[in-house]
Amino acid sequence: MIFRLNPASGHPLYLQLMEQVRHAVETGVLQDGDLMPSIRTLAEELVISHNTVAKAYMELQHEGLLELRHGSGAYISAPRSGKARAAKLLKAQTRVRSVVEDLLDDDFSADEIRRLFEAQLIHSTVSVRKP
Amino acid sequence: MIFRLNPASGHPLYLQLMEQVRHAVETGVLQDGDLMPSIRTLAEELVISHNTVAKAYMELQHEGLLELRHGSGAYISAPRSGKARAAKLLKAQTRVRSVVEDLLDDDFSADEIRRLFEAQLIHSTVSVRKP
DNA sequence: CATTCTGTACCAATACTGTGGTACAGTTTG
DNA sequence: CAAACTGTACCACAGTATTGGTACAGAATG
Repeated sequence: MIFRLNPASGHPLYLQLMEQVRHAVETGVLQDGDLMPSIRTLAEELVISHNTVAKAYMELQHEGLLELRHGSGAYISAPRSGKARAAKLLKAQTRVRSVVEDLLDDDFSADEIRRLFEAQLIHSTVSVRKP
Repeated sequence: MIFRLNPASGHPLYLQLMEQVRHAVETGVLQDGDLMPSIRTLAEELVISHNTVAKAYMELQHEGLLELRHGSGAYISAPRSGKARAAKLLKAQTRVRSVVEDLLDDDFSADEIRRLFEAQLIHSTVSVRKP
């Protein structure tokens, strides 16, 4: 697993790490039972404090996505998604890739694209969608 | 203009406000010369400190997006986009809306959708795209 | 059993964010 | 001119994020 953190993004590092682990699990890159790199090892790779990694791991444990075994390691804890879900995900990823690349080709910046999506998400989720 | 801030998002409020002003300008909702609400008025509407709004305004001024006139007000300062750009933008917004709503209908959460896009953006912009 | 790995738990220091308050200075309005 | 608006500039305070350090405790390995 390779994680890419951006210290200049203004986003807390431990949250960035959590997001990427979540996404890796959602996309099946990390699966139930997988052993995560140790806190110190990952901290060294990402050039951040071990405390920052520890915080991310603990938060993920609270979410039920990670199981921390003292002395042993950090293990992914997530039910494997069904075939239907996996198919939906694949379609979603393909579609997202297509849109993002087209927008980049149309000279929209990454930040502009983020804002377009963020604005749409805020607009589409102001109230409950599936009552 | 209506701005929606989310104090629980972990994103600094002044940055959220900046993003929304930027987006409003990019989409033409705010145009060159438009007068923004006064610092104190907007602070009251958003129920945040006037210092937070002032910080956002000053940062936007540094970016050249806003012109602060002492005693007068805060004025949008942005070249109006051409017709071609406006057309691109409209198509982009339509497409983004379509994808987001479909994903929401497919039971992806707003956060999952954010991660899908963020992962794609990170992946598509690791190096220069238009050399 | 001893070493070495693992997670866990502190602490002090620094920086950023946001608040609430006060005050000053420029512009507009009546 | 005077009042009421504007941006600007401080301050002290609390909360959070992150770092670097040290240390302890459980598990795996030889």
